[in-house]
Amino acid sequence: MAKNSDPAADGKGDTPTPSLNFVQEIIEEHNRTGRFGGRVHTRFPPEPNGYLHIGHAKSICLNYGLAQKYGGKFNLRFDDTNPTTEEQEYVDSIREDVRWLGANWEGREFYASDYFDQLYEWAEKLIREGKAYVCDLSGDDIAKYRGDTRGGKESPYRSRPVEESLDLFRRMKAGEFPEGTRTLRAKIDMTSPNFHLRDPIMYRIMHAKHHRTGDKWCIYPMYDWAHGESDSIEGITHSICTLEFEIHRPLYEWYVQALGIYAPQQIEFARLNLTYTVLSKRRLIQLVTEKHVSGWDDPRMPTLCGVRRRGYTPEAMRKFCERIGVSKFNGMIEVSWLEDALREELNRNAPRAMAVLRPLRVVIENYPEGQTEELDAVNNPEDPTAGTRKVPFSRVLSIEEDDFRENPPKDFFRLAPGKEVRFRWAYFLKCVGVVKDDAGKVIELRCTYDPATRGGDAPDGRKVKGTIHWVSADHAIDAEVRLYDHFFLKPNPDDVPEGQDYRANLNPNSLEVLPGAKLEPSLAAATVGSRYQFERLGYFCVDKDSNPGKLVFNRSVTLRDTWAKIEKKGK
RNA sequence: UGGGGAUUGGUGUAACGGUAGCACGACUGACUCUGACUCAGUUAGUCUAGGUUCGAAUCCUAGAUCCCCAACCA
Repeated sequence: MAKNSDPAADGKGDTPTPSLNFVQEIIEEHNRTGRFGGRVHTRFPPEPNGYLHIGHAKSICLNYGLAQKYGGKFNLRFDDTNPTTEEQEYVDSIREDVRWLGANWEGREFYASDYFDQLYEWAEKLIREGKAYVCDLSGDDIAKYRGDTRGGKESPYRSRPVEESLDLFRRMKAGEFPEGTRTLRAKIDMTSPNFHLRDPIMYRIMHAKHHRTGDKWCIYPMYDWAHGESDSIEGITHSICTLEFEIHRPLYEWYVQALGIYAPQQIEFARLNLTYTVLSKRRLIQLVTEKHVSGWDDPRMPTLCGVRRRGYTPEAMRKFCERIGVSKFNGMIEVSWLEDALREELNRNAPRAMAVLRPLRVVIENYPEGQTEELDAVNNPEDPTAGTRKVPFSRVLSIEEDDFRENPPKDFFRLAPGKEVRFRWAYFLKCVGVVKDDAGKVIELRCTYDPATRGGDAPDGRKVKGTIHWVSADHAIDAEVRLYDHFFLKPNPDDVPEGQDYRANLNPNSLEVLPGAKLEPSLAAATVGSRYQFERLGYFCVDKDSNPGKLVFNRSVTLRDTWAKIEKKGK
């Protein structure tokens, strides 16, 4: 019956069974053999010491998606075993980001620190059984004894009597010793080729206040000692993590076996790498502290709060994560995949509007002075239910500087002296003259309009090649528009000359602020976070820096621009 | 150097000894009141060398390349 739990395969139709990724295959194998009694229970286990980024989104979507697909559960667990780096601020932001992405942990929000008491008991048990011991070696000496590829050397404290270790461990807990003076170590194998098995440290002394347990503890478990047991305690079936933890797996398995507790299955997948992007916590923190960005939520940051501010939707993020798939191959995904996912969604859902980023004045010589008319514009051609709106038209308009060329290149469909184009939803206009300033720069276009083309169609059936957007100068509202480009100059930010680092590849033009943009008046009602397609330009969203008097828009992503491509090729 | 992983078009991902497929991109064209969207078509791949087999991306042997580990971080 549960032969194939994929809904698409349930029907009798000839829809081919979509292929499974390697994690799903493992899960279905477990379901066949009954290893977990058909249960699927995943979790997302962040450390609250930084903001979540797109790489985490991949993990969240994977874990939550698996739980959903197989009718299982999904936990949120904070791995808060290091009080010196972790803060409540991060817990809050992580919670918000996971929720935003749409992953629902249904109240199963846990903390490794919830298990500190249990972990402590288990540690004593291992000491009593001769499987752990208190070690007085200094950090340097521990490293020295751990040895090199040929093997390590046993600590002189390894054979200390169980009672002595137990006593010392209790006194460590009681706070009798200064930081760094002693550790609790698992007694495994100092000759193992896997360094993680050479008597790994389980507890270290840290006289630090923990964001949740306060001053209760002055010994804290190492991640390796806490992680597997936390999964075990929560009954996690599939403990999914990134590749670098693969070599830790034997250690988790050793702990779980030594303790005789329930064993989850760890599965490792390749973390996300994106072109033109850095995705390591260390670097993200550096970008913030060195002020290369305005903060964690700078729209150029790959943090979830950053892309959210940029205008990304949870749906687009999920679509992206689904599309990139999951495997053990450590590749690099093109950022354009992310942008495509956003375009795809916003094309369907974002209302259209007209906005002029770099205005050029247009005067219609044969249009009556002082006259205004309201023209109908379609809100979203992809969504008939979105309706229409009115846009004011008058004698003086603004168009995009880029939509006029005094000496147009071949195949330029837009305005040029003597050429006629359609002003979207309005009239056909012909350019009959240009006005220049002293420097010879075109500052105004003189045009005529054809009253018979009202609405944008010519009764005589004549065609125009180009349609351009515009706003009425007197009716337009002011806005600041922020354009973003790749944050780094090279697909791989690490591609730098000897002696430099990824910062050398920071794109100095990744942010361009246009203070004098003009918007159609309907946009005056736009609220922070709302998204629009500015026709022919891209998708934009209202930034939180907006004031009632002045809107600020972020460009989330451009539209595909075939003309830009043609022009670039011509050069 | 010791150990753990990985390698299929430009990118990502299938094919589980039997026709190398799909998606995105790129390129052509059609359509178009957004040079958008949509649609049609084209393009291009099994890391290398041997072997097993009627048949190999898949199995075997050898090699190459890339990533990761050797914190009292996670």
